[in-house]
Amino acid sequence: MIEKRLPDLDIEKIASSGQCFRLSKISESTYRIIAWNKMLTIKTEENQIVKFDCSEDEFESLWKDYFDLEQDYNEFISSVDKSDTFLCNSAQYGKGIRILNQDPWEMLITFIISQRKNINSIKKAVEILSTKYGEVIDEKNHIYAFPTAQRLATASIEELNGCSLGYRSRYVYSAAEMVSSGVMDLELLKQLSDDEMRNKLKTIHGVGDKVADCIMLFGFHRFDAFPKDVWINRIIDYEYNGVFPFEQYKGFSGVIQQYIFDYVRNSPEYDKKKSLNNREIRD
DNA sequence: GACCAGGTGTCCG
DNA sequence: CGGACACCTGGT
Repeated sequence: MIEKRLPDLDIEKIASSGQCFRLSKISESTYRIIAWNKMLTIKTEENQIVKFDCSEDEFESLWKDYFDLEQDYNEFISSVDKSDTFLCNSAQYGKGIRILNQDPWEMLITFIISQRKNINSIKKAVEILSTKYGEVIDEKNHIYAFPTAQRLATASIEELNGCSLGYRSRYVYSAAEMVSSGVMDLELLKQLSDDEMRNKLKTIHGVGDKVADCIMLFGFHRFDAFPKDVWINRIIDYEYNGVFPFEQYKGFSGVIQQYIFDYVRNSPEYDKKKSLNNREIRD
């Protein structure tokens, strides 16, 4: 058991920030994450004490990096333009969110699945895929790793249709095919610039701008990727008159995106309907 | 039963 | 290029 005082790690916020679909609450202030073929139970106690149920070795070699604990996120928060009230509120509210270092392959499939689905449906589909095709991690608790590309590529479209993927099953199948055959070498993508990486990812069926940016930000830790979903677009319209000052946040605009997303979706103090109504009026 | 949900591919001007 | 439309499926 590893115990640390981490004021800038808020597991609950990360769970609701939509970057990760295998992080779930299992009891009061206790979460379980399945990632990189491992399962970890995390309990947050008083005074920002976080307990990780793993060995020192595993913490140092895996989870420290997974939770991006070496990165100072306060620096990002304090870099926000003081005259931008909306963004200041978002960043303050987002304290504790970090960009996880997740498996690029898992992000590829997960965000292909995410299109036109809500978070619960995405989680459900990911669990079905893992249970059906993933390696056993913990037999007793029925915990399965995310399936490999090789394994998914051996599933038929018909089989995948039974995983509540809907029309996305053919996208998932062909992505698995591309990765397992080596046509798409995710390891090699790491050498590319952001634009090159985005273009390459978009050659995969079912990957457009938004999904590509999610894969880049959450799978490749490219902090300048700024996924624009419907929520973010409404905010850019409503709060910024259609122009967001990306240049001002070069090097960490993806982190800013997460703050905004979480604030707009989950903060009780921000009235979601404001931006929705505005959109209806304009249309 | 209609409508929508964290988009994308395709077709058409 | 930019706009319209279909697409699986599960939830109000």
